[in-house]
Amino acid sequence: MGRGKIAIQRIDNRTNRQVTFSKRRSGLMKKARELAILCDADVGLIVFSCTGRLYEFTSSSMKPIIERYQEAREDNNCRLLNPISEAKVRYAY
Amino acid sequence: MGRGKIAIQRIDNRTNRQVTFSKRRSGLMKKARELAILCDADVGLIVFSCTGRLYEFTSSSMKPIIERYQEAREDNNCRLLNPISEAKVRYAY
DNA sequence: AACTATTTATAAGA
DNA sequence: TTCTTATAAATAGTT
Repeated sequence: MGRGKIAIQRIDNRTNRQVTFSKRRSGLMKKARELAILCDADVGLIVFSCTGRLYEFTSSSMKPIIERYQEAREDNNCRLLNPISEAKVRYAY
Repeated sequence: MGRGKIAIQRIDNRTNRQVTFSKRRSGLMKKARELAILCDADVGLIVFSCTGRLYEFTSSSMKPIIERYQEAREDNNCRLLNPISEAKVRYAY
């Protein structure tokens, strides 16, 4: 988006990369928040910049989301051993 | 975005909420991927729909991102006890 | 850090 | 419900 179309590949110029990171990171956080509110979803977003800085968004709190994720993944890993099961599994609260 | 502007609040109609979730989730995943590639960032995104379905995106692998997150948070929690420190702390790789 | 020309995302509609 | 399209929103390049 913007004055020109860009290819999705690493931005070599450090300054441009930093500026784009700042703009797109805030855009991504906003979208994550909107998805959570509009659709009553539980969202956890973790971003480490290439300089190692941490940014995060959560609709609730990161710790329980991570725990829920790990539980879901464990269940799913078991199911993945069974070729009949679907890749996307529904997890009850 | 779209034919009309909408307020950012929970969509009551179940069908509309599901449709919006599907559209915006894929949009969010795309943006997360683009940020990771363009800016060489490490991104982890976890989404649970309101029906409990899990969706995720990671630029690398979720487990190391979560571990890195937890380490960073631990460090930051310590620093937060010190009022001089900034909210955003830089973490080396 | 602001500004816009454009591209992209998406809310409604078909 | 998959596809379309008018419009809102994001953002790339600029200042």
